[in-house]
Amino acid sequence: MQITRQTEYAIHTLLELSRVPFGELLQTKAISERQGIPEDFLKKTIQILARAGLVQTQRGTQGGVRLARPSSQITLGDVIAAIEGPLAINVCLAYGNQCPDKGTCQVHRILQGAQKALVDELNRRTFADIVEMERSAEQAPH
Amino acid sequence: MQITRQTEYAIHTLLELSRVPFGELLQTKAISERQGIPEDFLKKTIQILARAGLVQTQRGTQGGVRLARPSSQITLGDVIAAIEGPLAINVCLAYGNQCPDKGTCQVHRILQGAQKALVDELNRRTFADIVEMERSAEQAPH
DNA sequence: CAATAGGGGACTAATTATGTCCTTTTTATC
DNA sequence: GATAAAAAGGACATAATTAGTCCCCTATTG
Repeated sequence: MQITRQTEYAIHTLLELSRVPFGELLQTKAISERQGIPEDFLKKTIQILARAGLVQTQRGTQGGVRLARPSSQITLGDVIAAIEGPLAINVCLAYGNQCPDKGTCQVHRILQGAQKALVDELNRRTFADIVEMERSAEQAPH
Repeated sequence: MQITRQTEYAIHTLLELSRVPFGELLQTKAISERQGIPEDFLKKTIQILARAGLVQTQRGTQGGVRLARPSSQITLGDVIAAIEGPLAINVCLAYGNQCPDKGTCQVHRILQGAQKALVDELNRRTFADIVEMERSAEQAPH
């Protein structure tokens, strides 16, 4: 697993969508301008998010993108998994992989444990939490 | 951070070295044959491990590679860091990176927490532990 | 000094990541 | 219905990274 730039774009997009009232549409172009993301590239990224069921898109005039479910039900782990596929910190842990000594390989077990620790952390907080944390941080004295 | 094939090679190499008595030399060629690793590529990998201070090499006839310190003082995290540089699951957490809103970015904080969970797990067990676990697993009834 | 084993530079190939361009489809509105 | 807006999506292009290969150099031992 690695968090690529595309994943970062996706996270920023989800954050933008989480900041507006649930159900409200934002346009790809607006997001790309605000976040400094190449528009065409962002479009593809959003398509992936849509296929993964994280956002819904609407074509045509006044169209745009919105969250498919409340931000309180979307985590960083969801977004990363959507863009990069099931989390796997190395080949040996990738979904479907049949490592010959999978059963006995102790390295495999440790990597699996480490991966689980990572994924658990990534799934602990939702985007609603993040937006809430941002608000508290803003209001707090410097 | 991602665990590349080269890192896997490095882990297997450290494992081989951990299985022989401390101080004993193994030859790159022998390791490459046993593990099915291209020899020239393994040579480079071992050079990196040597520069990182994890192994010591000796040139010339009867030369080879050995651990620079006991396997009880080397962890998976050490090897991964040696090959891939300081662990950073994304650009924003990379060493030296100056993300503009590093201080306030909540995503940054969550990723940092997740990364710490991962690194902690990777550093929890040493290669001596792994070899020990392998031995118990072998002896255990099937 | 000959054979052995690691050191290391240069290069190639394959894969992945990041973008760009252009055309099509859907939809609201005039 | 025509028009314009906005997402869908295919085809490319470019760059970076990863993996691997080749060839010669240097150190060590006997």
